[in-house]
Amino acid sequence: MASNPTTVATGSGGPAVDGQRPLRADALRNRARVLQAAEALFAAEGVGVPVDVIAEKAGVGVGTLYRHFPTKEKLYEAILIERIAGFTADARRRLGSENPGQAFFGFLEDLVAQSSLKRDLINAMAGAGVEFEVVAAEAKLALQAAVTDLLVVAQRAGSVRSDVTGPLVLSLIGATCVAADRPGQAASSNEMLAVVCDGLRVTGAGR
Amino acid sequence: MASNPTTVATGSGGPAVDGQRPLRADALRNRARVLQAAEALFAAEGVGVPVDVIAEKAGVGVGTLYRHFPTKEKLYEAILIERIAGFTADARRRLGSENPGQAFFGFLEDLVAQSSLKRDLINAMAGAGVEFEVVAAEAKLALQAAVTDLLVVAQRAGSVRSDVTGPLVLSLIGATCVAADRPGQAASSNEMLAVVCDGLRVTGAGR
Amino acid sequence: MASNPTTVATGSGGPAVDGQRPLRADALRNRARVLQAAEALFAAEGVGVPVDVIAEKAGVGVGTLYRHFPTKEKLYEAILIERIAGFTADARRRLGSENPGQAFFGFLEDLVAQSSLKRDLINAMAGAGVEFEVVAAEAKLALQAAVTDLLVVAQRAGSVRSDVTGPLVLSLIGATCVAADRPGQAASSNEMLAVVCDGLRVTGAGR
Amino acid sequence: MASNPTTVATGSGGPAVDGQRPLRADALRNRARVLQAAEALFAAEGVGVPVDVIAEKAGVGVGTLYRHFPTKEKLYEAILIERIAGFTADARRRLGSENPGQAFFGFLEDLVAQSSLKRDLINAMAGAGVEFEVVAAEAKLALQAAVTDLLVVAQRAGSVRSDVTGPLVLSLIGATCVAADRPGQAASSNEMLAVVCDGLRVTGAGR
DNA sequence: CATGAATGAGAATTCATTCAT
DNA sequence: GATGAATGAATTCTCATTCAT
Repeated sequence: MASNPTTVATGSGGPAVDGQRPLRADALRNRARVLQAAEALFAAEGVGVPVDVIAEKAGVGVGTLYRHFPTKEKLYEAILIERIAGFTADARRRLGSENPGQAFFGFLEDLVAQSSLKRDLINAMAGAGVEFEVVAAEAKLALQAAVTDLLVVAQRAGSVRSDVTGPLVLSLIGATCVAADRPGQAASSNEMLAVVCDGLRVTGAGR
Repeated sequence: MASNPTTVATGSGGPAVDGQRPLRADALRNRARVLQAAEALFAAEGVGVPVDVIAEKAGVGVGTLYRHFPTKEKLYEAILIERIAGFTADARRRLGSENPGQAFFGFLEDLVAQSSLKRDLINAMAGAGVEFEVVAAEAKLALQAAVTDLLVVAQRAGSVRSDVTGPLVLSLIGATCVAADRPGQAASSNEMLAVVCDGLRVTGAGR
Repeated sequence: MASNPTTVATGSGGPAVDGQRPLRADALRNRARVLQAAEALFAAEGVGVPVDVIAEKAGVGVGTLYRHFPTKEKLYEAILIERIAGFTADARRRLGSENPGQAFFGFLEDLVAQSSLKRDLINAMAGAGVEFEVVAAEAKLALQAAVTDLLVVAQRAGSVRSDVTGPLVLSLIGATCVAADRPGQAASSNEMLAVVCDGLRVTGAGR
Repeated sequence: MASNPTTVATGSGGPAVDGQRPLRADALRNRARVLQAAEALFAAEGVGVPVDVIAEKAGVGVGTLYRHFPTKEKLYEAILIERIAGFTADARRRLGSENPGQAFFGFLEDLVAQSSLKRDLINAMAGAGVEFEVVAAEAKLALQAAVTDLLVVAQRAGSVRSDVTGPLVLSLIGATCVAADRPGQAASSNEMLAVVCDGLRVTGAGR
């Protein structure tokens, strides 16, 4: 269940998922709307947005929101998982590329580019404590696996030095994303990414 | 650094600073206590801590706290400014070093090491919007200047490549700090920093 | 008593009762199920149980529940009426007994014994205000009549003093039931009942 | 602490109680107001009254109410304890009476009479679960002790039969009070009490 | 000046009831 | 008729900020 990233990434609206009986058409639509509204609002105003506001933007009552996500935190989770799954799918897609180095670094660029749009979500993850991590763990592991695959290929091709690991790469990218979203940031995420990528490349110097 | 009340108070309320009349001795002590308590609590529990709790830990009434910091946000600011000033001083101290490269990278290590202890404060800054930045700007500019000085020297010595700027360096370090504080992070701040530093070094490859 | 659905449904919705058209067989069955589930849950968890929970335990949708009982309060009522009717039948059954005193006091024991199992329902009645009483009045009057009959016979036989009335007896028993259900109650309902029964017997003293 | 019933019964407003530093004058007044408003509203409308309403009736903000009673349940408790303490004091006052039987039964009458005015509070106790009982336990034990004292004297004087205990008496009175408050009750609390009291008197018959 | 009591606008969550499927 | 999704008013509780003592 939910272990197939592709399915999960179908994201906001695929019918017949998850072992539960498929949701009714309207329920499905509402769920998607809530997810969409929440994502937008979290991105725009941070995770502080009241649930009422999310519900209103989604055009549903709070009750409906709570029917789908019994807790505000569950809502974070859902969005988070969906996004992670999206990235995982992206990584898998790039796996067959002819130029592994380009595939790898291109993936990182994607990650950073997309994340800049979603201010604060990752911070929300950070703040939400342990339970949270547990639930998102599955999705995260899938992403790690995919990134590691991509990384290993690039390393074999000599485009990335051999002493870095998938998790380290993800941490670095996460850092770049989070930092780039901070207001008043002097450097763009691209500038930062460039340095990080250089650090990841094979180098003769400095080691 | 923050353990010397006098130093702490220097921020924006020390005696005979700032055009305001100098504070009475006890007022000064209270201000320092609040700052210290707030720093500790923000670090330990995040910026969500209620002001009452801070006041209690500081051993003063809320009223007193509010006399010194008319807003919770102003309190963040004060702490922030204080810390930035500390880093600035650190940078200046290293400026005369005989080994500029080591001075520069050592400074970055300090930055990361200390920041890891202060969970959530930087995120708070990030979340607090524009007003916030304005007030802290002065302190930030001072830090940028100091870092830039340190950087330039290192660049002249050939230890850092010439196309990076002080602000970019700060952004990268900020990224590393923020990311490292996220729970469940796979990589340590040191691992991340290592990659970033490699990216900052002079390299023949990849460019 | 409440274990036979047919009996349960007799309350105010059985086939061809009440001037309404007789319910379809499945409707009848659903009504009975709801009643049964509600009785069990009210007894176990108090009247606070959400209707959804009742519906679920009954194996029907909330909508169905509401078709039969247009209000949660109506559901209380129905259960109440059903139980009162059960007691009434019990009283009537005992009316022909050879030992009127024993019949009377035995009936009271039954009342108390059964009520102890139904925590909170009687309290709910109490709290639900006037409307409520109006509807249940019919059932109550029937019970009063039956009890009065039983009482009169016992009084004629000299087993109960002559200055008490049916309603007073019912109030006393009600008191015992309600009180016995209160948690942390020091005395058992039986102990209380014993005193009350002594008070009801013919006595030379104290009057 | 709080073990002296008289002090406790000073009830809503005595200064310098409880080992805590005495409350400020306004705080004390507000606490008393809240208690008074809550008692009135619980009596009039049951324990369902929203806290906002209580606060409004008391003429304070909700925040103030919560400062004094950190939970709605704590508010029940406070009222409850106060009332129990009042009864305890009543019992103690009667202890020196020349006519023990009259003292005992008179006390019971008082209990019933006063309780009729306070609808629902005792039910609230019942519903509030275990924690609740724990806190009120001290007050309850004091009452039990006082009632037992009164009872024993009356038993020695031959006015009450010897096989009843203080807790049983309290349960019986509790039953009468609760029952009498139920709307649509046919019998008055006095009628019920009369029977109960007869049951408590020394009797030759029926045993 | 210091204190901490008072304030009240939210915030998250629940649940009786309605209504589209 | 049955279902369960949708609704949103109501509820309890929190916490930044003000103000009487």
